Amino acid sequence: MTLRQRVWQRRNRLRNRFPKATLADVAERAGVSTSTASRALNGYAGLAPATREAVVLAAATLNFRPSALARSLRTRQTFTVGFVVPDVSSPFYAAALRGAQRKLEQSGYRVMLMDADQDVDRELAALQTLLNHQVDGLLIATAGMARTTFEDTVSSHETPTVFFDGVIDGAGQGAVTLDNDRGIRLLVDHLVDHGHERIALLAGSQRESAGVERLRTFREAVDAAPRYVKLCEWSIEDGRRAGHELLEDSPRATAVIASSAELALGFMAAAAARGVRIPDEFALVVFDDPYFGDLLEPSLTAVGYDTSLVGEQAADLLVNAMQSTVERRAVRVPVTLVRRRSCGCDG
Amino acid sequence: MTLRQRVWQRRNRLRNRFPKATLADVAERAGVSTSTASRALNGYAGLAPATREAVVLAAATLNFRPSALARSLRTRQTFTVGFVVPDVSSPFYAAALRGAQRKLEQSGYRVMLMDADQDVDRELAALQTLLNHQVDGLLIATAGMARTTFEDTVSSHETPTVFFDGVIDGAGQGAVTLDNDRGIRLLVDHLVDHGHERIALLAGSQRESAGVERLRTFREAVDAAPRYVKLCEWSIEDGRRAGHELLEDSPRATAVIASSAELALGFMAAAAARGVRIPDEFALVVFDDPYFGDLLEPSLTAVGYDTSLVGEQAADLLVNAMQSTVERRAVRVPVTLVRRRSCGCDG
DNA sequence: TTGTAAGCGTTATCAC
DNA sequence: GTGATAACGCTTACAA
Repeated sequence: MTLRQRVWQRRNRLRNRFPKATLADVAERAGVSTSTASRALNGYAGLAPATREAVVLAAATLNFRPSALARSLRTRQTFTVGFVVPDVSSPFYAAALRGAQRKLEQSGYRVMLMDADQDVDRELAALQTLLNHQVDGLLIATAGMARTTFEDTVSSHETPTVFFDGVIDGAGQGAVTLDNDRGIRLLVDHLVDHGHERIALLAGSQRESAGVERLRTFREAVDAAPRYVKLCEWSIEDGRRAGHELLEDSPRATAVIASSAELALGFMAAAAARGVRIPDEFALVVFDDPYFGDLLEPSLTAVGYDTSLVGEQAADLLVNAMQSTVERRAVRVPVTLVRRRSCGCDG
Repeated sequence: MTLRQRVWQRRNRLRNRFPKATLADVAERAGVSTSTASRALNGYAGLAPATREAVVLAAATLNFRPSALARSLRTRQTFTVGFVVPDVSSPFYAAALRGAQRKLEQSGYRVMLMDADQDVDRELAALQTLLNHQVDGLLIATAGMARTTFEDTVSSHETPTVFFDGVIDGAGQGAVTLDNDRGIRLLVDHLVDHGHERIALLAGSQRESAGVERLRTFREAVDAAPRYVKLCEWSIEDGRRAGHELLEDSPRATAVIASSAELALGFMAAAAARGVRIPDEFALVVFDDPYFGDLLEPSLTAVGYDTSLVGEQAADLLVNAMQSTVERRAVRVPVTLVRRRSCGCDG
């Protein structure tokens, strides 16, 4: 006997023991038709008050729970939104998820979560699954999907989509990103104010739009030697490796901008291993202010922002897009500089 | 015109422009009945190879995507699991979610996520929603739901449920928790080895089983003055507040166990504000080893564990419970002591 | 090996 | 105001 059959049998056994009330049961008990029962429960206007009460009462006594499945099949609306990220366990995406979930819940939507594990193929598979589930909308932080891939998969379904953090230029009904340009400029300017001339960058993944934008702005703002720009992914380990390279260099840079908190942590580990003191011998600033940023030694000078706001804004755009046809909109979440000690400030 | 009607109209417009292939379309194109088409696509055995090929081909050319909704309605299986936590953005739950998601995906299940925001009422609402969606199973970390509440809501549905971290004694088909008892004993013993006699505890929420267990074991292992035991929630702010109280006390304790990383961070902030040096003037150890634990000043002596393992194990138990009737099982995830400097070790 | 037909639990349409 | 009835898109007895 196959798994499916086993499960099926089990369901039926349970069903017999705990019969679940259906709309028909409610209608029967209230002495009306299922259509009337449906209308009563959905707050339809033109209905005799007495009828409505009878139905509501029947529903309550039978502990009636409408089947979201059946309703969705009929109405073509699932009130479910697909959420796709490269890694839910990363603080950034976790916070964005939280923000989005809260907003969506307020508008009556549920979240179906897919973790793509930094893999574009799995991202694609995730989208397929979500579309098969007829989600009403999509919230995506892509790890680098090609525009054509996205359009072939999703656009033909015309499922409203909003990107955040990892975006595809011009795709979808909206995009929410951090103000990467301003953030990098704040950091560069601050280091320059401290008198630094040889500034390096731990750039972060160049397959993600956030990494690309930060690098681009850095190049615009700083005339750095190519070897001061370290292309890498986002992990602590990447930061450590790049940090060692940077610290071995000669003439070496005097300051570095880390494109993420993890990269900064890795850099700090490398510096500690080599006995290089921060900020005395080497200054460090970060794009991203982790919540323990002022408890590190030294405390981190960083560009901070409201992470859950990213999710909230994305959710807002999506809700609009799902409820009516709207113009594509791009939103930037503001960032601010938080001065602490790793840059050389007194703290 | 109501929102629902607007959405409905929009759907219909889209539907006309981008007709989606249904099983009937596939069947027609392949020149067979829908039943045969269904069987072909589901890998049913007794079928002429030629027929199968024709159907598969038709499905491919029409870019057929089966409707998960319709299938679920018919089979009473959604292959969806509900995941309920007090706060997804917390590193612990985010990691657990990641682990669970990965395992569930391997078994073909999707995750529907609900964040209860530390609120038992919202937890309950979340469960209702998930049950309305006919989820096949439930993974819950409760912030303190009463057993009767849970049973009234879920048990009658007989939806397999596995608890993790925040559990309800004896409820559900399984429970996965950290080895809180062993963790606290490791920390206590280590402090005692350092010669401490007045040991305090930042206990964590007593509405969650993790907090309760840690406090209970602490009481068994340490004969502490009542004022050395600080009942609080889990936030950094709680840790700071309790930290100040502890440091004002006289005679004051010489060491403290923080029940979570956040509480430890709060304590460190309080100590820093008062100029109390750790570990020289006051030792600190933590239940929970944050990933930046060795980059703090001082680095944290902590009880560590594999967080995503919690989610994975819970998912494993749940998958078993969904596929056959099984005994209730309780699993403990092992913990280990990580010696660093906040306790007074040399590091 | 394949087709017919019933039905999963709702809601939209069209009568009355 | 309310009720019949036909979908929504699929799976599965049962029949052929």
